Formats: sequence, structure tokens, C-alpha cells
Amino acid sequence: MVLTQRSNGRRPTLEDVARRSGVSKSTVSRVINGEHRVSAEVADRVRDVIAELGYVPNQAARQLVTHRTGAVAVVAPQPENRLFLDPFFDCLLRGIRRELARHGAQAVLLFLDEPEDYARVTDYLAGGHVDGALLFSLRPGDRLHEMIDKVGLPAVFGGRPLLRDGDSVRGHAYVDGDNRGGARQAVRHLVSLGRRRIATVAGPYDQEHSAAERLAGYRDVLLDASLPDLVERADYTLRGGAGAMAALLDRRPDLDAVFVASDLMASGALQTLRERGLRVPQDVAVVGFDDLASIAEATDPPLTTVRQDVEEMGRLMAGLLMGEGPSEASSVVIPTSLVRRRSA
Amino acid sequence: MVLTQRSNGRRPTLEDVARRSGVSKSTVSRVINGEHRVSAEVADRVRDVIAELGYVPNQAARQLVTHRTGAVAVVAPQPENRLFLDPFFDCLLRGIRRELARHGAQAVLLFLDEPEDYARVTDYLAGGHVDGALLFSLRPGDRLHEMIDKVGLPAVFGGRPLLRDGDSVRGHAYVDGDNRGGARQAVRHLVSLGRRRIATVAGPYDQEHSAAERLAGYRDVLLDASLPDLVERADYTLRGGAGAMAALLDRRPDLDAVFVASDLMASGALQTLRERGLRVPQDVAVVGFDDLASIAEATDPPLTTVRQDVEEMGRLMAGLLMGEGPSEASSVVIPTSLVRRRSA
DNA sequence: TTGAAAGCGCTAACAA
DNA sequence: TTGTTAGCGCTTTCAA
Repeated sequence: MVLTQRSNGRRPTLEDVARRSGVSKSTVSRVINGEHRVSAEVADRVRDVIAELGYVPNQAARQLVTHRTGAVAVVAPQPENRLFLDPFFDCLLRGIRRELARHGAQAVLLFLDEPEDYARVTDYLAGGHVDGALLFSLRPGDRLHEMIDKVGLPAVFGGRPLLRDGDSVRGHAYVDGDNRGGARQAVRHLVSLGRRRIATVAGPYDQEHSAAERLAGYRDVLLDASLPDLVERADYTLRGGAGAMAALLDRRPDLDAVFVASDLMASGALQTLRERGLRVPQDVAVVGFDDLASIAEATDPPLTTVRQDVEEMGRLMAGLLMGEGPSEASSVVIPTSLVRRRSA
Repeated sequence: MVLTQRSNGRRPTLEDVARRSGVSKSTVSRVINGEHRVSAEVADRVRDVIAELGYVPNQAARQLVTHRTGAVAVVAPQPENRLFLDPFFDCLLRGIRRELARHGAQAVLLFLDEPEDYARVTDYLAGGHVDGALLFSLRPGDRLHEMIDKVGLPAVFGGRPLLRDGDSVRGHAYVDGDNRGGARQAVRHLVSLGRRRIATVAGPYDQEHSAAERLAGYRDVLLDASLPDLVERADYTLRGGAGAMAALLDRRPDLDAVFVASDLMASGALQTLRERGLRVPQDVAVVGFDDLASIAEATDPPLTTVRQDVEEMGRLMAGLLMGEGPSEASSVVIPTSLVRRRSA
């Protein structure tokens, strides 16, 4: 069995290095950990031996005493249909990896896909394999949240956790975009363009805090402007966006604008509009949300959308976890801005 | 600093459980590891105490003595532009995760993105955080290969490693599709359709074994049929496929078929053909490679392509690592089949 | 600046 | 069936 084969016997230990360099284990340990009260000659000699022997510290032994692993888990839900094809997550993860790298920590990505994964991931996190965890998209009833609490593992959430009991923070740090404010910017822009029959394709607002907030922002502005709302719910996929757009047009063929709660869905909506022979922005103005370059710049016409600095969100999550945040359980909401392209 | 906070003091240890249940540590250990020579009453009592105390075994301590972690690293290169939007990798990873899960092992994904990542990932792998590694897309000169050897970490490669010295196996197990055979199937199909001016969009054949093999398979058939070849090289991206198709048409406007070495590139090629006003398959027949449903079924017309069971490849990689393979360093090449759709 | 010794939390002989 | 004992390989006081 491949897994049990080790190429050449036993790996060298600290003790081997110590013996071979004629010093004590403590001294070798000091050299490895870069302590300065070691004479230069000794340090050099030890380093030579380390290289010669190909010594690599055993992390398990080190962990056992230091209680640190140098690794941070990034727990990604439902990769099945969304995650891996989702540029949003791609950006977020890049920010996370870069910031963790700055701190010398290794990001390890774990997937939560099938129901059985849950127990294994929980065990992994609880087992002390990592120093902390970065988590996403928690939904009402998600047990991961309690688990993190129980294990006492430091954690930062991406997106404000939406919990069953309405208590959505409970001591956990999170990083989120200003979803409600961003939605307001988008819809205000449509109003300022003179549009009056403004629909929205909302995300799964009963499931995700962000979707609920974007819908609320949309309603805020329409209420202010005494305009009627027209809402269709979709699932944050391209196909979902296309379907929702079709449903909106069936309900209200004369709508003149639509705020779509994600760029991916917006690109689906644009497809539907094109199929129905409607011109964008002349007949229907479209504003998206996210400003994912790979989508927003590639659509025809390019998408006007609400920008969130997703990579920065990732960096902030990692930074908060690594202790750069103002205080322990603090959270961050980052502002949004409207990026005008051609669709509105 | 968030990372150092632990919710409620010291976590309970095996010893705590032992004391509280009035048995020895060994007995508790036996209960935890499911050994059967423990009386039912004692086992129950111990389990109660474990639950009561919320005890979770310290993996570092366990690892130190067992030399096993229960985790396997999946090392993914260059997520930057390709990986995360690549359905191929998505399928592969799913197969890997499922098979590892069957063995109770946790898949942890590590990224190799920026040059600095290399050292950190190497340290991580060498540090004993995982029991084995699954690696991809190794290229000539890739140092990861030597590193794996040096650390003596069991590893299985996805795609046959192409090494500098031409020795492409060197004791490492790998799983690969039958690239050459698949390419032959594709091109033979085009020949059987009566096509005689058959071009190919090849992958980076100086960089990747698979690309070289697919090109070789294409040439095999043309040589047999005494037909001239026409090759354009691209980089496995959609845009690259589109550009290469354009170049082919510029060189040989009357070509009547093209074998494109990946579905993603094929979808780019179809775009170019459409732009040039050429009908598929009437004017130009197109065959792809991979049979990624999300692409091949979505193109217009749907793509005839060479199917590789990518999820199965992932499963095999994991299975080989976990010791289900016939022998230690064995490798597997899985067969391909032609899936006929509308493009040829 | 260096070394000796204790101990991190667990498993695995070996005894009982 | 259960307990005793000896480490696993490292860091870290404490002395020298």
C-alpha cells in the first residue's frame, strides 16, 4: 500500500542533528527557530548538518508543545454546482491566500459537499490541525457555527452569518460588503435615469443575509420614490438569472429597468433580454452586483454594477483572524461603489 | 489577537476523561479507537464522560505516535487564471474527495500560485501534516517532484508527469487518460466522415504530456491515411482556441475539419467559425476532447468530443494513494470513447 | 551562550 | 478485560 511506504527508512530527528553537530537538542532547536543567542559558528555548523541530513522538523511534535500549526482552514460549502465556477469565490480566496501568506500561514481548503463531509470536517477542525478557520455562507440552522464555538477554534466568517434565532453575530467576527447600501446605490441610479418600472432579480433572500439586504436596499429606494416593486427570486446562478428575467417580463412586459442581485445572474438576465429582442439599456436598463471583472466586462453590453472589493474582503478576513483587527470579535463592513458601464 | 483565544481554558485530555471515568488512559484510548476488548459498561461510561467533557482527541499527540494524520493534500497549481474556472478540475476534485471520504480521509487543497507559495507548501507537505499528496500538471523542471521524493511522501500524479530528462515516470504512480488513443478515435471519425483537410488545435505540447500525446494521435491517423497535417498550438484556454482557429483558417481557408485538443478551446474555435460565417458541421466538422458536460452540451452546435471519465480519474488517483491499486508504484491509463453530438 | 530535564497528549507493547 | 510503562520529537524553563 502506497501510503505506508517511506522512501528511506526513518526520517532524521532533532536529536540526530544534535548528535551529528556535537551540540544539544536545545541548541539545534534555537537555531531552527531563529533565536539570536546562539554563536555564529555553532549556528552555521548546525545548519550545515540540517542540510546534509535533509532534516525537516516534525510538525506534530512541535504542535504538541506550541499549540500552533501554521495552517488555517478555509471551509467552502457546496462546491458542487457553484463554488468552483464562481469567480466571486476565486477572488475572495486569492485575497485570503495572500494575506495568510504574509503571515507565513498556509491556507488549506476543505470542502463541505455531501452531508457526510460534515462530520469529517468537524473532526478535522476540532483535531487541532489548524490554528483557525475562515467560513462562508452560513445559513440558518447550519451546525458548523455551533461546532466552531464548541471547539473554541478562532474563526472569521465571510458574509454576515444569518442564524435561526435572528441573532446573527453571537461573538463571531465577520467581514461583509455593504449589501443594503450597494443596492440602494444601484436602484437610485436607475431612478435618476428616469426609469419608473424597476424590477429586481433577488437572491435567495430567505437563505442568505446578503440577498435579504440587497432586496431591502431595493425596496428602500422604491418606497422613497413611491414606485411599485416587482420581485423575482433566483438562486445566484446564470440560469436562475435568465429564468427570473423571463418571469419578470412575463409579469410586466413594459418594465424599463432591472436591478439584478449578482453579476452572474445579470449575465443570464441579459441573455433573456436579448432573446426577447429588448435593447439594453434603451429598452431595459440593467444593474448588477459584485463587479466581477470576468463577467461584468465580458457581457454585451458591459455591465453597470455595484463594486465590492472582494479580494480585499478576503484579505480582511484573514487579517482579522491573524489578529490585525482592531479587537477580538470585531467585524468589518466594507463600502460599495457603483461602476458605470453600458448597461445602465 | 483572535488566533490565541480559546473559548474556555484548557481543553480536556485523555487523562481527564480517564480520571473522571475511573479507568486508565489505555482503556479510554481503546474506547476511542473502537477496540472491542472493552466491556460494554466501561465503554458506555467512558463515552458518557467524553460527551460530558466535550473531549476531542488531540491530533498532534496522536500523529506523533501513529505517524498518520488522516489527511491527504491535493496540490493545485496556478489557480490564478485557470483552475477555479476549469470544470475539468472540478470533476477531478470531486472524484478525489469522494474516494478519500470512503477511506475516511480528509482532502485538503493547497494552492501553488505565486512563487513564494512554493516554499510554504513544501514545508507543509514535508512537515507531516498529511499522509500523502495528489499532484497535477507537473511540467519539465517542476521542483515539486524532487521535493516529494526527498520528503518521502507518498504521492500520485494526475496526468503523466513530463520530466526534463524524458524519464517521465521515475517510480511515481500516475493516472492519466489515453490521450493518444482518444485523439486517434477523434481523427479517425473525421476521416470516416470523408474529411480530407483536417487541422488540429493542439495544446502546449512542449509543456504537457497530454498535449503531446493528443498531437501524436492526430498525426498517427493522418499519416495512415496519407493526409497532410495542419497544426496550430494554443494554451488550453477558450481565447487561445479561438485565436488558433483563426490562424488555421488564415493558413488554409478551405479546411473541412478540425480536431481541437480540449473542449474549452473547441468552444473558442466554434466562436471563430461562426464569426467567419462557416457552418458546423457542414463546412467544418469539429471534434473536441474531454467531454465536459458544462461545455460540450452547451455549445452551438453541441460538441462531438472524446470522453474521459474525469471523476473516475480522480477516484483512481485517491484509490491508488490509499493503497487500493494493484501494487505500490503502479499507474493507470483509462480508456476514452467518442461521444457523438452535432459538431461532427 | 549552552545543556539537562521535564513534559505536551497520545498509543502500544507488555504485564497482570 | 484492564493497567503500567515507555516513548513519539519537539520546546522550554531552569541551571550552569
